[in-house]
Amino acid sequence: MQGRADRMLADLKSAGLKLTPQRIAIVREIADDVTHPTAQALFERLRSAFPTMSFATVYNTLDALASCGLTSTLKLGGAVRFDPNAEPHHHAVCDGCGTVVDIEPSPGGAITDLSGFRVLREERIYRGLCDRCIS
Amino acid sequence: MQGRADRMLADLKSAGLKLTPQRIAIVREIADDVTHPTAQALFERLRSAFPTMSFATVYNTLDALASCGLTSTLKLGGAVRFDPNAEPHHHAVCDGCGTVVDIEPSPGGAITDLSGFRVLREERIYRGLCDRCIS
DNA sequence: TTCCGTGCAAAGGTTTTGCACAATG
DNA sequence: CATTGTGCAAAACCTTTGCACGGAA
Repeated sequence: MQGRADRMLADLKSAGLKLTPQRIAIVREIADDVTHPTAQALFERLRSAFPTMSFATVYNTLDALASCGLTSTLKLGGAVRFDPNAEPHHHAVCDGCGTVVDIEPSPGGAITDLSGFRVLREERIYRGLCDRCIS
Repeated sequence: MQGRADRMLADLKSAGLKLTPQRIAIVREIADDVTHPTAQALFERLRSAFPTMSFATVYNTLDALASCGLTSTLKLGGAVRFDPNAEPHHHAVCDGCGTVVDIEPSPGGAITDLSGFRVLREERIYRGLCDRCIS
């Protein structure tokens, strides 16, 4: 899909953010990437095209995209990952290779096996505000 | 409850692990602690009683307890936390103050409000093995 | 004595920050 | 032109590891 990257770029622009070559490259890189690359991985991928790019730019772009609601930020295992899917959904992490795949929210409830992935543990994190911080 | 710490110590002993003063102190400290302290916080709390204690000991003890199934290890936001509850359960994290509280697994399904905690997002992480790593 | 745990320190990896320069709108 | 983003570097943060010393079984 070419449309996804273009739509994200249009959204970026309409949010008042500048379209720099680096951001365009990052958006194109992640728009259709389902592997949730880490900042590290993205940096290495982009270094060939932009030898001058720095880590700071990757993190800045990550924050910029997330603040527009275009992507979400995933913290798994002490590494920040891009998630081009801003819709609420869940993730499956492989204990063996660390691969992260998307899981569509199922209304049914417990998921025990999905497309070859064998679920061993389920971990839910509810994020919100505690009673003291609501005020 | 005094019994919890004692039971954990007995379990530790029967698992073939030594009961050192540091471990006893750590177990007593976390046995009834529902705040899921980080390694950092634990270290600071114990430093007054054990001025010579090091981070390595905190992490070693964490691993030792977890390998006996007495506690579980929680990685949230890039920090390792003790969780004295080894039973499967979930967690709620406050966006405001970072407090982590336990959530009992409810068979009903979606939780939107619980004892004053206002849930804004739910994040599920399924851990297991992908199809390529099963073999 | 033999093993296990501790303490210290250093390394490792990842994320964050400050500032000058450059590019965009 | 004014604002925003980039690049570089350093720092900060947390976790992990190696090794020698000390204590327990």
